Amino acid sequence: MSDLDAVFGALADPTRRRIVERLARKPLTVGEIAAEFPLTQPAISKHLRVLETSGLLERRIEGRVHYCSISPQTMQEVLNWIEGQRKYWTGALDRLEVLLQKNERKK
Amino acid sequence: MSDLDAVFGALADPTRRRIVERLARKPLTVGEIAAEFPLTQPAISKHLRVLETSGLLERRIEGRVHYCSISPQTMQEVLNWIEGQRKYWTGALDRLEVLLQKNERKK
DNA sequence: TAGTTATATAACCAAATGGTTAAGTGAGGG
DNA sequence: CCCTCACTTAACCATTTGGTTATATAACTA
Repeated sequence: MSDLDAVFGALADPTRRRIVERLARKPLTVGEIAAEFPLTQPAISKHLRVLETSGLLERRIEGRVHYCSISPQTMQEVLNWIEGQRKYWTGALDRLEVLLQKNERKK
Repeated sequence: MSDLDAVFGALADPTRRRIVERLARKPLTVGEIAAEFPLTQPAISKHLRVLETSGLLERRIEGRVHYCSISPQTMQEVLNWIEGQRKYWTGALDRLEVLLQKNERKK
């Protein structure tokens, strides 16, 4: 289980989210990714490393080419965190509803 | 619709995520939040402002007390983004499966 | 009115971030 | 054996970030 700090930190940058969006569609090489952004290739390499250490990106090296793809499991962890929070706040809303109904009955 | 840059940026900080976790359970005043962290009150105020401008936090001011709560809609936008990506990558997985089945038949 | 309470704002600082250019590494191809 | 190609690493820089202390503001309270 990777830690959410790194995952949310990785997703905080718009360039990295756009990389994730592209990789979700299909795996790409480092060069292909770099070609799609108005940044230098080392800048892209840095972003990829951030995504990789967060667990969001997986890399398969074949000769001198690096194939990158997203990790569905890690994306799922982000979903899980939010869903976890939702359980609490919908619980709170439900309790509020019950409270309102009680007041209704009192009238 | 708030922009995801600010939302993901807000969630990138562990302190702010812990604030969100508490607010998901129930609304709290600024002072109550500050009391739960080993940070000074101005530091908390800064975090709250970041959460607020991202749209994740809503504030209702009553006299000198500020009541804070999370915005379910904004949380939902984060979910939507990830679900949107998932549609693509599961599509890719499906296409991969089809491809593998084709190869299977060829044998 | 004077004092306290809840919170925000200002000014400042160290560390992290996101970018650059230049140089390094190592796999393929003539 | 070179040269190129795909990519990383290093060194550097400006800006942003997350914290601090000190001060301000505005609402209650005695």
